[in-house]
Amino acid sequence: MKEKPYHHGNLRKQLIETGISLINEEGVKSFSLRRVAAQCNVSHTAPYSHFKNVDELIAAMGEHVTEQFMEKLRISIQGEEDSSEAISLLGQAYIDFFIENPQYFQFLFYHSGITIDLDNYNSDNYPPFALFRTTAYHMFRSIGLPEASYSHQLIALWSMVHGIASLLTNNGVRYSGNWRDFFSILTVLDKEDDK
Amino acid sequence: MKEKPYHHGNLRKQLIETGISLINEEGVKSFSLRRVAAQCNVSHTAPYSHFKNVDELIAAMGEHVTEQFMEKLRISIQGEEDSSEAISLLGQAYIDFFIENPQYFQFLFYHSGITIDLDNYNSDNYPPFALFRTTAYHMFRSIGLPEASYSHQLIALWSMVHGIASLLTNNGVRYSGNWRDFFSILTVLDKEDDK
DNA sequence: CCATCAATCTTAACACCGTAAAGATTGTAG
DNA sequence: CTACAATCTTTACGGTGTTAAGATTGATGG
Repeated sequence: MKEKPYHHGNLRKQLIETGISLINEEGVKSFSLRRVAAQCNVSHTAPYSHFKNVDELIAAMGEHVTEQFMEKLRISIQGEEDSSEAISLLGQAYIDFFIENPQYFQFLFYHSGITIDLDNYNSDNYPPFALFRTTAYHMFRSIGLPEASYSHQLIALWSMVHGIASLLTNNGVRYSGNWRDFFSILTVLDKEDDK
Repeated sequence: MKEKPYHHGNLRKQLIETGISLINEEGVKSFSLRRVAAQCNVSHTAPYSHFKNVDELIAAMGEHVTEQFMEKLRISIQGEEDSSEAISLLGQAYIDFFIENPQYFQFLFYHSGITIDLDNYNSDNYPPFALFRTTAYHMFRSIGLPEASYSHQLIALWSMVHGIASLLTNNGVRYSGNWRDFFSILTVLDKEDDK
């Protein structure tokens, strides 16, 4: 399939992928550089030709998972015209991603070193949040929300979605209902015609 | 102060306390059984007389921190008559606790093994959530909210508070405003007279 | 009062971990 | 074909959790 540039396979890519599948199957705690190397049939120091240390491998794995995350988020709102519906779909997709892969939440938000400056909304350092903001602001504009309250509404929305995902995947919270229902509890999404 | 039952001090208690302070000062990642033992001036296997393994020590530490957490939460609403004000104060205290001790969020919700069944609200297995629910339900009743929507409102509220705490302490989110402001974005807390 | 016992702590050993240094292998460029 | 650089292996070191065995000591009962 892919080119095998040197005497062994494309190790860098294989390390990232088996590292991710190891976390999926065995959990974050039982991840180790040496186990990943062993599963790739290389010596335990071979990874050091591709990554400075284990944190760099984890960072690369994090980027890979974030890309999958972004893919899911993008697809969820693809072609959706109603901007209010879009933000609900996006929130549901956000939560669903971590329900499908319970290990990812802890992995992503524990090891990634993400820093988001909420005082400076033009900094798009974390892609999922950037997409979330774009989609939310589009809706805020469409319903004529005063621009001064954009940031508050955005943070409230994202915190709730993020909090639900956190509780679901890290603290054994179980709930049989539809998470989407909760978004309507926010004033911005509490449409008049639904009342 | 406390009894010193055997040839050395009250090691069990000292292990828990120095373990917690180690996490506070050096971070969750650099915590280890051997370092805690060393800081207590005992051999690295002495803790095994008090804990079956390192996870049991961590669990004991978690319980201790949860008690501190509950203490802060209780004090925050002590003597507050206005139930709507109480839930805001409680949310603020929840967030403030993790702002004051940034390492605690990851420590508490990563290692504690908390399980909360949101389909069965009478299970008070996690004290902070039990207090949150009691306070919230008291407010819901006072404003005449239909009982059917209690659970939705509660989860929305707690998820948002928990999500803010998560973003603040694990993902380098910074915000100079007052977190309390966000609670009013929920329909239940969006009082008519403020509009 | 002292022998016994159980709780507590220490020493030694093991497997696993991340990492560094040195050398072997091999694709590629001059 | 020779030199070089990228890649991988071997070896070694200190740190980690855990177990097993033995030492120390507070408490108990004859």
